[in-house]
Amino acid sequence: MISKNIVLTFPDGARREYPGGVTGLDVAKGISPSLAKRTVAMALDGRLADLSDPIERDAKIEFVNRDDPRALELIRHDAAHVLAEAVQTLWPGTQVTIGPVIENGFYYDFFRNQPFTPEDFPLIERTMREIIARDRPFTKEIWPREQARTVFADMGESFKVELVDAIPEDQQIKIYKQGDWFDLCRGPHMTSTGKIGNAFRLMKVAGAYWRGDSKREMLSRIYGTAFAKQEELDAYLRQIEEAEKRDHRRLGREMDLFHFQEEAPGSVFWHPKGWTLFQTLENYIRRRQSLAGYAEVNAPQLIDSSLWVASGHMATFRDVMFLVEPKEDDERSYVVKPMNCPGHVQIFKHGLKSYRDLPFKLSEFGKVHRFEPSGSLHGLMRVRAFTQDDAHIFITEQQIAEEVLKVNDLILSIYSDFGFDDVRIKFSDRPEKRIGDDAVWDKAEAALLAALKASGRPWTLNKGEGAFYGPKLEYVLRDAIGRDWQCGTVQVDLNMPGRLGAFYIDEHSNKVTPVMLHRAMFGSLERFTGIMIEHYAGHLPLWLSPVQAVVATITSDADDYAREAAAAAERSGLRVEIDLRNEKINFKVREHSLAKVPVLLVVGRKEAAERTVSIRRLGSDKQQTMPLEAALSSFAQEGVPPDLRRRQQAA
RNA sequence: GCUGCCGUAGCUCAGUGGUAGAGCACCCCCUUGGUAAGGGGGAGGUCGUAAGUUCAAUCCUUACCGGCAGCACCA
Repeated sequence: MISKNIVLTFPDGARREYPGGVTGLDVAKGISPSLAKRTVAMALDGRLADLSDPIERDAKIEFVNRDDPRALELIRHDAAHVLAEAVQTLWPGTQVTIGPVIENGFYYDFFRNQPFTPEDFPLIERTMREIIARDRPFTKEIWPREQARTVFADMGESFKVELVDAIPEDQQIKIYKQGDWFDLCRGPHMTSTGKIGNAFRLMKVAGAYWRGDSKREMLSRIYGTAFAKQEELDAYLRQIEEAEKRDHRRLGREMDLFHFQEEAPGSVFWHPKGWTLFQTLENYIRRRQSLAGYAEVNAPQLIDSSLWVASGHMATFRDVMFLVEPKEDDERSYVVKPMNCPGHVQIFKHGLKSYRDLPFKLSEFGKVHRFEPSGSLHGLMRVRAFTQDDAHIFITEQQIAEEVLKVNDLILSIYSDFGFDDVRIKFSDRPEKRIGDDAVWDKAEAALLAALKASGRPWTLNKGEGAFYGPKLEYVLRDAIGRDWQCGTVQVDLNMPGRLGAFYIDEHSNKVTPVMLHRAMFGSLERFTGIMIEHYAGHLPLWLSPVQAVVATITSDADDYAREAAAAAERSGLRVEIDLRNEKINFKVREHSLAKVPVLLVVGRKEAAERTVSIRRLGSDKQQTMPLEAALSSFAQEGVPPDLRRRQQAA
């Protein structure tokens, strides 16, 4: 084959001509043997490729060494292959499937009768280190489709055969070898197994469905992670430990906020302090939406199932609804509400509504129950009974875009009060399971999209993820350690009001079905409380802290003064506790620090005589002595919720 | 729901085929101590539930309930 010459552009801007089909390795060697030695892969026009790939066209070329951030995914992917080889060496007959790189590492899914346990890890890791030490080169072969099918079928690798069949006709079947072991893989890989290094670790085992399909086989997945350097691996492991310390389930116990028990799986027992936090958040939302023109209501917890049949819930979401066992002498069956919308529609319907009444905004801190799958429950984040800061806005079709925009602004303003400015918006369109004509969906989606575009915010499409009654926007927050949480939502509903017989009278005296917007801002108060706990690692801002200050005595001589100080703090509007116990101040400081109390007001003989307090803030070991009244007014001011502070400043 | 692991005092955990232990927390006593654990004593558990194996089960088996991790699900 005659190849034309090609021109490669190097990172320093230099351009050189090479014969077509030259490999990256040849190019590197031509520059310097040491460059060739330390290069693990190349990037052509920014795309990673095997160093041994022939280059057939003009391109920008970069040589990637192990320490290059782009090499990290290669290290991890190579490690996944080595993991697979190790497992098949140790347990012949185990089938391999796929082993991709994920956010913090990699995994490999295996199929075998006996699942793995973490006790297997030392042996697997030792075998992996042996394979890495052999430092065999990764080599790529392109196989004809039939050969790949036959080879994998003969090896008993039925999952691989399925993968081969799933590769589109126009794509090559690539096989990567590392010594004798090989795997179907789209690559790229580094030059040899030795480049992986030793900064890797197997993390956990878990089940996972083949191809993510709960109807297919359950595979045994091994998770691992790998880094270029041992220090990076150590830092990652430390970071995991830190994340565990801010787990809201742990902090909930340590701060005495709430608990769960098995008689009520997925339902929260809120303790006084946790409920204080919850209500502080609820009251904040109550003020914000009251100012925005919402009227708060409350609808029944149990409603006859006929209403859920009419709304469409019974047909679509019966599985997750709690149905009440009927009494023998009562033929009616009731449903514990899984959503607030049908209740609000009833309130809208009560009394004739005029077009002049629109937009008609009803809000409710609605406690809903949903029978979530047992495996999905997770502390406050995923529960079976939760409180939505829910609202429904009844409007005309013409008002959709304007009202969606208002909701959008309100949501973003609220998040900003909690320091969340990095908010992502997802647009979810029609799902497969839905009610309503496609023409209606067209209209709803178009209106929502128009509002979204008018907001000027970046957004992404979540195809087919809409609610069964309409398309929606979802607001995703990123917390202090980079995790994403879906909270707020706005949903356009052109279906349910009509199904439930809601209408208003327009200016021509015609009955018209209103459009309904569903919206939530925190989403679930329970979840948002959990997010707050984890986001702040328990160090809540003063206005959210259930106990804002503790007055702690050093000796009992200061008891009377401490009582006085605590009473004064309460009069200033602070949530304060008093600790007169016969314990050393060291002990009290330790205990209240562990309970994450933000302000410790220490009083002894000196403070009692001078009418001062010795202040110790959470997270610092510094002390500051201030006159009592000055300290209290300063803390009272600091404890004002952000919306009320704005109101103060505006006044 | 699926796979795996787990369930012993309020919490964190140890332990054994012959009906249980530690630390912290709790109660009482001593101690009044100046910013992350002062000392002593006491009380507290039908070892998740139910069957089975066994002379004997907290320990072995099975089922159920609950939890954890992941997967699937999430109006």
